This record gives sequence, C-alpha cells and structure tokens, in this order.
Amino acid sequence: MQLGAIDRADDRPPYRQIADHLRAAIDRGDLVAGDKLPSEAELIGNYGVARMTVRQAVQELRNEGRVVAEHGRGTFVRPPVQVRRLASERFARRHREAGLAAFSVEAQKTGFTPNVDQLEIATGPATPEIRDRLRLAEDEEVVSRSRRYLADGQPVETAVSYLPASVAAGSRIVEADTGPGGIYARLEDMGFELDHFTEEVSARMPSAEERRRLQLTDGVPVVVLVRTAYDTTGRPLEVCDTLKAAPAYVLEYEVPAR
Amino acid sequence: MQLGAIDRADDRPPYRQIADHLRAAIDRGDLVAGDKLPSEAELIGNYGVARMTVRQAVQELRNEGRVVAEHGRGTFVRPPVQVRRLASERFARRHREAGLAAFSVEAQKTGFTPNVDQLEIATGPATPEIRDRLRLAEDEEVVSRSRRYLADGQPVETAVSYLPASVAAGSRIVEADTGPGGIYARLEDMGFELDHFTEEVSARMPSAEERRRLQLTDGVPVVVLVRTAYDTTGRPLEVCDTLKAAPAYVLEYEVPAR
DNA sequence: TAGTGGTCTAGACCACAGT
DNA sequence: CTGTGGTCTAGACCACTAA
Repeated sequence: MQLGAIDRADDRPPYRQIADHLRAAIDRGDLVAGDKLPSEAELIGNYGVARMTVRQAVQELRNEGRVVAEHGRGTFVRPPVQVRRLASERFARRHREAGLAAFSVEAQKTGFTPNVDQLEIATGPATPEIRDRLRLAEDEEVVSRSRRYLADGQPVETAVSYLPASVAAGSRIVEADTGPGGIYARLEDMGFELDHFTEEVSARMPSAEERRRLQLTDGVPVVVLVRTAYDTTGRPLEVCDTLKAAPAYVLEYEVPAR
Repeated sequence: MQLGAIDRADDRPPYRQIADHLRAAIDRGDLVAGDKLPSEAELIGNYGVARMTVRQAVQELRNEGRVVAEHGRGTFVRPPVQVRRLASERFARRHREAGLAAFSVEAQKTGFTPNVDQLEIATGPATPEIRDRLRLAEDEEVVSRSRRYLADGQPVETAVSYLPASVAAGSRIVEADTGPGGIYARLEDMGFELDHFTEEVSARMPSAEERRRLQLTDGVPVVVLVRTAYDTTGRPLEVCDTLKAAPAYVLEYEVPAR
C-alpha cells in the first residue's frame, strides 16, 4: 500500500491530504471494492498525526460514500452501487393477477431474495397531510401499514401505506400477510377498480434515524416517493410513502407530449 | 433557548442526545430558518461536555442539510427551500402553441423572473451513452445545447440537450434564441410530430464542480433527470440531461394501473 | 478586539469482530 | 486475547467575521 506523507507546505490541511491520498489509491485501483483501508493505527504511524486527524480524513470518504466503516473489523472500499431501474410498469395489473406484488416483480427480474420486516399495522387518526391526500373528513380514521423491504437481507426501502379505515378494516390488508399480489390485489378483490397512480418524487438527505433504518452510510441521499392509488371514480384509495437509497435507483416514467 | 441535559442512563451517546435536542428545537419551531444555533462554547457550557462532542452533534445536523456552519459567524438553521412542483403536464403542446417553453410555464405559474445563462452550443461526435439513447450510427454527429436556468437571478437548474446533427443543424435550435416555445416547438415546426417523453430520475451528491455551478452548500443532493423526446414513429429526437437542487423540487407523474 | 468555527494533539475507555 | 473502529476529554493554535 503506497501512501504519501504530509506536506506541511501544502495549503491543504493534513486531514485533507490524507483523504486525497486514500481517494487517489482507490481511483488508481490500488484499493478495489471490498479491500480494507489501512487501519487508523497504521495511518497514524504512516503520517505521524493524531488519531482524530486520520479519523477526519476517513470521515470525508465516508461522507462521499466511497468507503464504509465496520466496527471491530475495519474500513472497506465500498462495492459499486447496483443500480435498479424501476419502470412505471411495475404496478401493472397483470403482475397482480400473477400473484406478484411490485417488490416481488422486481426481485424476480433482478434475481434477489425479497423479504419484509419491521411490520407495524395500526388504526387511528390521520395526519392532516394524509387526510388531505385521501380526501377524508376530519374524524375519519386510517389504517397504516409500515414495513421495511430487504433484498438478499439488505434493507433497501421503507414504506408506509395509508388507507381509509372504512376501506381496509376487516380485510387482509390489516393482516401481516396481505396475500398474493399485495394490497392492490386485495382492493381489486373487494371490487375497487384501480385506474391510475400518481407518484411524487423528491430527494433529500436522510435523518439520522432514517439512515440507520436503511443502513446507509453518511453522505448518501434518499429518494422520497409518495404514491397515491385512485380508482376509476377518481377516489384515492391508498397513499404509500416510501424511502430508498437514492444512488441505487433510477425511476422511469413516460410523459405524453399531448 | 430551551436545551435539555445529557442523560447518562440513556443508551444514546451524548453527542446524539445533543443532536436530537437541537433537531427537536428546530422541528418545534424554537429555532426557525436563519436563526443561529447556540455557539459551541454555549453548548459546551450547557451540557458540560468536551468541544469535540458538541462538534460531532452539530456535524450530524450539517450532514442532514438542516444547518449550515459559517466560519467566524456561527451555525445557522438553513432557510426553507422553496419547493417547486413539476407536473408532467409542463411539456403539453398547448404551452408550446402559446409560445412558452417549459421553464417559462413554470416561471409564469410560480411568479419568478426566468433567465438563462452559460449557453454553449456545439456540434461534434456523441458519447456512447447519447449515441445509444438517440439510436445513432457510430459516425453520426450531435448538436449539444448546454445552459443554466436562473429564477430571480438564482441558478436552479443546469441542462444539456443533445439532438442528431442531421435534425438540428441549420435550424433555430443551434441559435442562441430558439424562439417561442423552445426546442420542441421548433421540432414541430420542422414537421416532427412529438408523441411522448421518457424521464429517468435519480439523485446523488453533486461533484464540487456541479455544486459550484448550482451554488449549493454542502450536504445538498441533486436530482438527475434525463428526458428523451420521441416522435410518433418512435424515433428519439432529443435527449436532455438536467441537474437540479434536489430538496427544491417535487416531480409529479401519473402511472396507469392498466 | 472578541467571538466564532476549523484543525490538531495526546491521551483515555468502550464495544465489537475474529483468533 | 488482539486489533478494530466509536466515543470522549481537555486542552491548543489558527482563520474568519463583525463590532
């Protein structure tokens, strides 16, 4: 492992010089995905600086998402992000009719093992925003279904669905297992005719809590996608608020030129 | 300014407790946009911890993009981002027929003064990616039109359009002013019948260069939107690669349930 | 000049992973 | 057990901003 030395004449502070050395080693290919960075002790010895200085250097690379620290093991060059393309086609009826929810469709296409955990189902009053989106009266309650999706054991998305309690209560939608095709298939079983969805996409930095839940390293933004499902009468039936690691996804949409 | 104290029994480490206190103060409205956070010295005094501990706490909020530190002045709650909703309707033909390009439509709706600068027009070979998207042969050239959009003088978006040279050369598309309704209106003038666009949306952290061009502070992600315009024969006529400050936008799409 | 954040030192104890 | 990163202390000097 070829590392330089601190140049006190350089106008960059030492921590930045160390960060630049490590970054260059990765770009050069001296360190490839999965490789362990020199330990903090080694960096301290090599550069002759205090521990906080090398930590600040490594923190820079963590914020850039280039390395990931594992407590007790070391700091590793991050494997390249596997980008998933999400076509707007993923909510097509034929998938539901084949018994597949959107996440299962994606798993089948991409070849990962899908899983769901941290499932929480509740019934109660709605926030003003959800009430507004579902066009509910002030006293109407909503069913909320919060869960986390995993691909090959790695968390990739968190989602919370909200439905009017008058629609979902008593159905399989409030069960742990919603059955084949998921929530939308159950709505169709109940006689609602799904017409279209709206999706609102934005991106921002996650809170510390969100970062932990998606096991994101520092410096990784998230995509916020809020989907609303409408039936053929124009009634909103469900609002689904999801969060994903942004760099891992490309969302695809088609827009008419009309 | 109401701050709590460190609870040594709490399983969260002190720096995270402090970060949570500050975050709560912002969420509660005790600290509003533009307000100065307590200085490091004040936080040290209030909590009775070392300086590195309060710095680590504040660093959390900086990484989340909620506050911004200014050397010599203090740390400030980030001013509210003016969120713009971009409906997929913004490329409707009627706007072009009214002589308005998409950005002008947005300006008129939101009430800002639109401007364009850093315009660069060039003709030359295409990158493999652009060639692929425009389905060009290896030797076909493209016209590229790079520009930056400003709202009330503030940069809000950078964009580069690519069109086959065989389509755009000699038209007003390679002039500084493309005329009323913009590029798409000119394509329709030339007899191309626009049918639909595809939009691919992702988000990531900007490079230093991109951050400068959009005048972003640290910790602000960007949305990457790549739009391709197709005519009624399915031929791709234009690819437009745009970059925006992520937290300032919500993109809206409609997806059929089919 | 006083107050602010930026960087750094030289230690310390802890929790976690692997032998 | 050893080695790793996570957190913390109690100082220091510096560069920048504003009065």
